[in-house]
Amino acid sequence: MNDNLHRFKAGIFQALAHPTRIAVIELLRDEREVPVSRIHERLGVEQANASQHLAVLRAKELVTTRKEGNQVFYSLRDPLLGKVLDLMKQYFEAHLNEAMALLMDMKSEEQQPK
Amino acid sequence: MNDNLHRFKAGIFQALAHPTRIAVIELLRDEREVPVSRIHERLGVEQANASQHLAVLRAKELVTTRKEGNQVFYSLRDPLLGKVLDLMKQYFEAHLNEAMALLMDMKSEEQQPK
DNA sequence: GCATAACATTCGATAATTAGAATATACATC
DNA sequence: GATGTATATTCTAATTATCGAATGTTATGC
Repeated sequence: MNDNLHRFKAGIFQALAHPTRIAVIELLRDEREVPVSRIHERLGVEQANASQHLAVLRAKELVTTRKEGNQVFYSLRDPLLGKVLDLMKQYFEAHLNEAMALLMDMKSEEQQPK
Repeated sequence: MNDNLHRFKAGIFQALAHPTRIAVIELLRDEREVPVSRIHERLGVEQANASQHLAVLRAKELVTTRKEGNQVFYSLRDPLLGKVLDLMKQYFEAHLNEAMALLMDMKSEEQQPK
């Protein structure tokens, strides 16, 4: 019945399961600590949307926040997450060919919705 | 516009974002190659449901299959995935206390659906 | 206090995931 | 070819995620 552990892990992966949130995590990995303004400027998403995604990351406690005056600075709670993404990059590179095929699929489905 | 890469990675995390699929991956990591029957017996899910989850893993090409007579054997396409889960285990252990709190939350929400 | 800036939350509408039931396919045995 | 076993797919209903628009909150400056 230790399915709880699996639910916990799945929950974390779910938090990572969105392009915008991946981009956020990578930004935090690269720049250490970033205010929300920079996040939504850099990623080109609306402020409210960025906030929503940040809320997801907070809910799973993948990030920490620090308030400084008017702004809120986000950072990764644990550099391990950066490592996980590094592994994913390795994975991507190891399977570049299939990855490309998958990406093409994604593209074409998007253009001709069936 | 290299958002495609983020979509690719997010897609993989999404494939991992379900307790049953985590359990499948861990089973494959531990037992190398496993027929579907063993998967749904071991995890205690219905056959059709196991098949659906395996379909998700196949779609993202996280697993390979080999047919032998009547049965289909599944295995991890790349041991890197096992490593990702190992990292997650580290992460889990490093944050055991918060993890417990999150699990408790999950439990209580489940019991009193508000 | 009033205005503004930086974030966060709530509210709808739409889309995607999920489980189970029913159905289909593929292979082996007789 | 009929039967049985292993796996996959399709359908439907329920849940969950996502986005943009609108609204709230908190802190700063005047």
